[in-house]
Amino acid sequence: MDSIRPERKKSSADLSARRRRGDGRPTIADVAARAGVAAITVSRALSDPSLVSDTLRKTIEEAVQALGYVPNLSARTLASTRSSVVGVLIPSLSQTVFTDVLRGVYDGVDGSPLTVQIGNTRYDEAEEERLIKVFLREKPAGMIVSGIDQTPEARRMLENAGCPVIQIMDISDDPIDQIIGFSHYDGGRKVTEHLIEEGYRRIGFIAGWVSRRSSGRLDGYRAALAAAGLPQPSLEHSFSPGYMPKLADASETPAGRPVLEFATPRVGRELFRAAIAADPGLDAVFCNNDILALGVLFECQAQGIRVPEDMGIAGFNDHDYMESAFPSLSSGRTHRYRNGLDAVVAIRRRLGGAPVGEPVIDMGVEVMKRRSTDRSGNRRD
Amino acid sequence: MDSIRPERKKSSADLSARRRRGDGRPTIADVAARAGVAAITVSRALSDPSLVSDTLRKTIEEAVQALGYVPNLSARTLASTRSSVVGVLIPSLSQTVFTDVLRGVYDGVDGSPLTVQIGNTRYDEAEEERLIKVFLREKPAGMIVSGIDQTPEARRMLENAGCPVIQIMDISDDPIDQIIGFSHYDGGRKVTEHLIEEGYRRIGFIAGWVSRRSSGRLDGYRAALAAAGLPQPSLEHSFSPGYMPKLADASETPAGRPVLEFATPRVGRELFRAAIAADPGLDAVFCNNDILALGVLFECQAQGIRVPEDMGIAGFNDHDYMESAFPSLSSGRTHRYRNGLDAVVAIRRRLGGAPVGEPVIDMGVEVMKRRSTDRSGNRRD
DNA sequence: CTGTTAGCGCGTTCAG
DNA sequence: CTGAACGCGCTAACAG
Repeated sequence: MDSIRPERKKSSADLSARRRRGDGRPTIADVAARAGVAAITVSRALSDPSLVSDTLRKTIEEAVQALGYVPNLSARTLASTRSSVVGVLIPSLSQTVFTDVLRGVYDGVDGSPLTVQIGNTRYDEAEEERLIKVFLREKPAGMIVSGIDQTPEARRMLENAGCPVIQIMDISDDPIDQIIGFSHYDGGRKVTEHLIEEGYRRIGFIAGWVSRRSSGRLDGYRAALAAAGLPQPSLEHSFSPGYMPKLADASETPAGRPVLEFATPRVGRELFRAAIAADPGLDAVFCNNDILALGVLFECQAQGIRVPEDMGIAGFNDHDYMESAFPSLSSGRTHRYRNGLDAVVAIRRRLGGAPVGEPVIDMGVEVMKRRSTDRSGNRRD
Repeated sequence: MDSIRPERKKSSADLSARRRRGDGRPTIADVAARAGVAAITVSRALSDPSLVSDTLRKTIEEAVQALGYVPNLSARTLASTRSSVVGVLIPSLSQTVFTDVLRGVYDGVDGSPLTVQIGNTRYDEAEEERLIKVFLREKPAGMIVSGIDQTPEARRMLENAGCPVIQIMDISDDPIDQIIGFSHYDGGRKVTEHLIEEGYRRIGFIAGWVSRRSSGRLDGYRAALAAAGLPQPSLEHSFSPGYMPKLADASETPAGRPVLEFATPRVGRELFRAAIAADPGLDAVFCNNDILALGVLFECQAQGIRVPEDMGIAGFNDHDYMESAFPSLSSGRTHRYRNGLDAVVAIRRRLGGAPVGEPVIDMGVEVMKRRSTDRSGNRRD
């Protein structure tokens, strides 16, 4: 017997009456009808063209073209076990350090079907754990997480995520899955060694807030001083967790969630004042990040302290303003954009079927030696 | 009689045999079964609790709690006509101007079911149009777009999007739907007027690249000069579109897509050198953005030009480093974080059923008068 | 206020 | 290499 259901495809009257929900967009069924094949064949032609004969593929491609068909991601995700989302967890949106990473991530997914989803952990491991849970529900195509300080539970979830998990912006012997980043310890050590080589002896350390991540830098600084026989704990200056810096515009604080901004030039100026008050013999400072270094430079200018003669200044990350300052500011250069880009590239490779590759990739930190630390008088930029 | 179906809850053997696909996560059906109601009732209790009686709601909430049920977003989006995505289109991820906006956006969706999706238009209106098309396919809950220079086609699509569309970071009499932002023209005019009031007469304009957006600032600058009888077209300095500034790290360029960075201190220094070479009588510069102003300050320091006596410097946006510079730098303060936050708040209000409200909200630009333009000697910070 | 029914658009399973 | 049938989890539409 003929189908009990009335024929649907031919009559345009039917066509208009036929849809009850959904918008007018063409579906895979429309493409299939036009190409004279089954929907599944269209699906295959789209996801893995090698599964379909050349002739059919051609016809299907033409039908897709003609109809302007675009797959519905929700339907695809619902029906399959994987989505096309790459989840990216970063601790802050206000630091350009991480927005540089994001630029790399976005450039990395460009031209692929992948979609980026960002989670802001606000330097809170519990919030990170919560976000991981939320992201993993969507069965992401891949995850990118910042640093190595995940909670044990977060780590466990990521290990069982069933997708590539790339840790970035730090380094470890024991990655969850794969880690691409650099050693904060090495960075802090190298910058401090540079200061020592230039002849500085009472080298202070300034940080707005020593997170676990930056504590690697602090440890590297301590190690370099210790190796040179110059340990000096009293030279370490950072705000206690209780300190609440003012915002440029207090109204910019969302209700109930203060924006803690520990990395501003103002904080740099204040910490530097505290540092020289505590030790007038201070002759250099290693700043935990560039923006603090900029503040220190301004404070030196305000107080008539000569840089680099009376005071050496070095930062960390090497943002573009460092080389343009007067005098130009030394810094430990990190490869943030590249880090984000490479993380996505690794994910794409693995989604493409490639094996995991090197589980640990250290991109290194390069000391940019500029005028602000040129006590030996070798440079002139 | 007892149910024909065997009891499901007690036997774990049944449990494992029962599912064919999908992961182990509880579904709305599980919640419904446990609460002894129909699935749709659970759906309603979750989406609009007022549709369900207090007693049932209680039971359902308990079942949700007990099972750890979390709705599947893909299924929800597929079945309904709206997703929970707020699409945000910004022209750049490398300028903190827009990452400040993003911070506000993310804080704004906090605690709501909304999800943020970011599109980077790279200052390309065609790319913006393409992204709008892509975003609208997902039937977003709302759209946030930067500026007012959408293509006619993009505008048409947004008008028919069927969701709140908020334009930000600019102002217009004729918003697509609703606009929350500020006038670049007013900002440019006000800052220039301030320079004139301070006694500067040969006021240059410096911009890395005059986009349509910043041309408002340029126009405001021109208007202020014209009103004071000081028009001076030769003082306008900006790079031509053909200019390609160097990157701090050339390797940071993704293949095939050069990163054009027109807003760096280095560019500011170069443009300022060109400006004083072209007109040695220059006594002040209005910089199209803060980071250029910082570069100008450094160049002045390098050349021994006194600020503010010999040269006034003003920027635009008022990033936090402006007040901490030495001398502190004047700027037109814009409310970027707030702008992102308010845009989301407007969307949430409307999703909650509120009417459109003011279609045009001007957040204003405030001139921060600091030492770098204090020729009259009134200030001392 | 609550339930029934019927899909949303796609991919998996299993059969050719 | 191709197809038919079914179901992913949820909600719109329409009853009661």
